[in-house]
Amino acid sequence: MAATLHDVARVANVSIKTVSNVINDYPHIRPETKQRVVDAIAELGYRPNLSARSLRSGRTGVIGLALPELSLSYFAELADSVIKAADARGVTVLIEQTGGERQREIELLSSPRRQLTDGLLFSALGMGNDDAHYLNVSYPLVLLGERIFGGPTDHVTMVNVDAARAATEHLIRSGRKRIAVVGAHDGEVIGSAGLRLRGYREALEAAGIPFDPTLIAYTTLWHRSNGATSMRQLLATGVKFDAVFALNDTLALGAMRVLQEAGLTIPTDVAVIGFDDLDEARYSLPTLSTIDPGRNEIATTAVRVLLDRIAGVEPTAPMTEYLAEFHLVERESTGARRTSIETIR
Amino acid sequence: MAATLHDVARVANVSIKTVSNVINDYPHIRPETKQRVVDAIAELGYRPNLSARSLRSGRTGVIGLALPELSLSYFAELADSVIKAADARGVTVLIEQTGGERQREIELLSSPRRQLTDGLLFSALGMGNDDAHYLNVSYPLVLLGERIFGGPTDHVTMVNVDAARAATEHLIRSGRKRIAVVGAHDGEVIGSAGLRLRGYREALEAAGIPFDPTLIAYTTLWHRSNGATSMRQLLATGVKFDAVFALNDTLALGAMRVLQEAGLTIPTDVAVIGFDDLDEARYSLPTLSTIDPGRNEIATTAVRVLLDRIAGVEPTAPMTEYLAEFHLVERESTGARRTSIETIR
DNA sequence: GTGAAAGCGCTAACAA
DNA sequence: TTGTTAGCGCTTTCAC
Repeated sequence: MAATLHDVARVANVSIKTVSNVINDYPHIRPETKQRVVDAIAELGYRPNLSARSLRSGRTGVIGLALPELSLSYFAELADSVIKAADARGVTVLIEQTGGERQREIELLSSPRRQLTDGLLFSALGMGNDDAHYLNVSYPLVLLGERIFGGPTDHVTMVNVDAARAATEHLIRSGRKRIAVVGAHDGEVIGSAGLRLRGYREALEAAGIPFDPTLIAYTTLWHRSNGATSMRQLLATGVKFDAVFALNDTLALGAMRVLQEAGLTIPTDVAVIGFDDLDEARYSLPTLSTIDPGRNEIATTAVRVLLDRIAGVEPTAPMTEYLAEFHLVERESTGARRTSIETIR
Repeated sequence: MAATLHDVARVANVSIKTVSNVINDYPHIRPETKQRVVDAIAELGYRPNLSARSLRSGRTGVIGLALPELSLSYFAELADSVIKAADARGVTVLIEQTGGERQREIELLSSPRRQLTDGLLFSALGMGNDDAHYLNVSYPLVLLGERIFGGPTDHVTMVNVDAARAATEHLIRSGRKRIAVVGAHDGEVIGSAGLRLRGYREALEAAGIPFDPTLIAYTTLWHRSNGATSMRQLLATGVKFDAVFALNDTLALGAMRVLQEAGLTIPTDVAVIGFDDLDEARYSLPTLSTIDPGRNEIATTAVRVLLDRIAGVEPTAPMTEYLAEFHLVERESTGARRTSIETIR
């Protein structure tokens, strides 16, 4: 049987309150008393019972991270960053997969599992702006992603439009005029696809290049296969283009594969840029130019904001939207000089 | 304030014991009583308090999954499979990252976080066979991976040697005789690298091909960059080879990139096979032949075995080693006819 | 078939 | 500075 507070108190010859004080770093304890308690804890190998603590305090020390799927690299890398940020603050992360399905996302918000966590980092994909009211929950919630804006919670996200504009401008600067888009979502305004497409159009407009709808390939999912299929469709239509803006890296990798299959050279015939700066983008052939959306900054900010809400620091602070800084990463697929992988790292 | 058992009991006009019985599906309850309780639960929106339940029952309904890093695709895909398998059985998964470091792995085994979980799926990477005694823990533990064999716990793993032999034989069958290896660990006997290298040697021997140590490239980690660097080193030595067995897919993708940079054609000049059957392997250029190690089977088996141990089904059952079946996946990198991605899926 | 009551290990209000 | 004590909400033993 594991040792309890009472056992420690008995061995140290103090009351359990004193032991509790020591454990919780209550400041006003006589050093010698504290030492006796510390010794007793060590002697008995005492570990606080977390269930009891949770029951009593209403806190679990765990935060939830809801995301579509870990097998999507972007979310695996996001989860990695979040876990590291949480670890650094002594907090545990419970990951939940929604499959990006609206219904499961909504259910998850009021799942019994919420009791296991003090708060939730919520990366929505299936829900849209009309579902924002579902975010009115009774626990601290920080929204991630680009599906809902102006909702009732804190929100940590990226500057999608600006970043997409920067990606497109980069292509234009290198002399490209016929820029295809892979991964657009038909009719979407808000959401990664809608916002990034808007950035693309803004860049075209600023450069005086007319928007050509035949250059836009639509998909639902953003898997490699969708990038490949879209590119195959674009090629089949016979439309001419000299560059591709893939709305994420995974799409870009699939699209590059088809371009090369078709005998086209990247970037000579077609330049390609992605979005996300996945680890893979550094090792593809050619290496993939992309937008680093500030994933690490997003993770640390989200964890910090959530923990502050949980701790009740400034409970009246208004709900805030935090925007991470992005960076354009120029690699071979848009004509950066070939560099050895060691140098790129 | 959330409703409690007492509230439900009051509304249903029964004792809390009866409510508890209903919730826990205790069989001998008069139907009308049960109905009253069910109605009261619905009316109040009652949710059992998980902390209280854990405190009382000693069970959390959560299992831990310890793995090196989610940003390594193999582990992200493993985590995905484990979460799905656990979800199907109504259990939550808590992921912990060890970075593959021996010390962190050992600490994790007795971390206070173990209290949050009823048992642990433990994918060791840093620990070795000499550390097996650390696995003698007081909670249900199922070992994954290839670092420790014959330890004191259940173990779910793959048939590394046989699978690696099959991969190598596949290369030999296609007429290759000078087969380089990427990702070997110097001096390792047990562990993915050691076992897979053994399978390689067995295949060579069976085919009467002498083992040539200059064909073996050693690395510590199995990231893409290591695959690239190793391949660069191999090319620099001037040693001749007509095939590469990369000990995992990530290494293979890095190695392929360098081969192509060097102007070599895959599979004409050099055939490449990997190990893991990552999603990426289907979309690389060329698509990557590999070994499907049965990841899904590993996940479902591991979850089942762990939950059985937690439930105390046959507590005296001997600790068992479970081996998942593997499959050779032939793709373009070893000369399978080029297939469109749609067909491959 | 149902009820009463003890107590899991802890925190925190209050007392001393 | 330290001690006493009342629960947190639940499961479970033992009566009835």
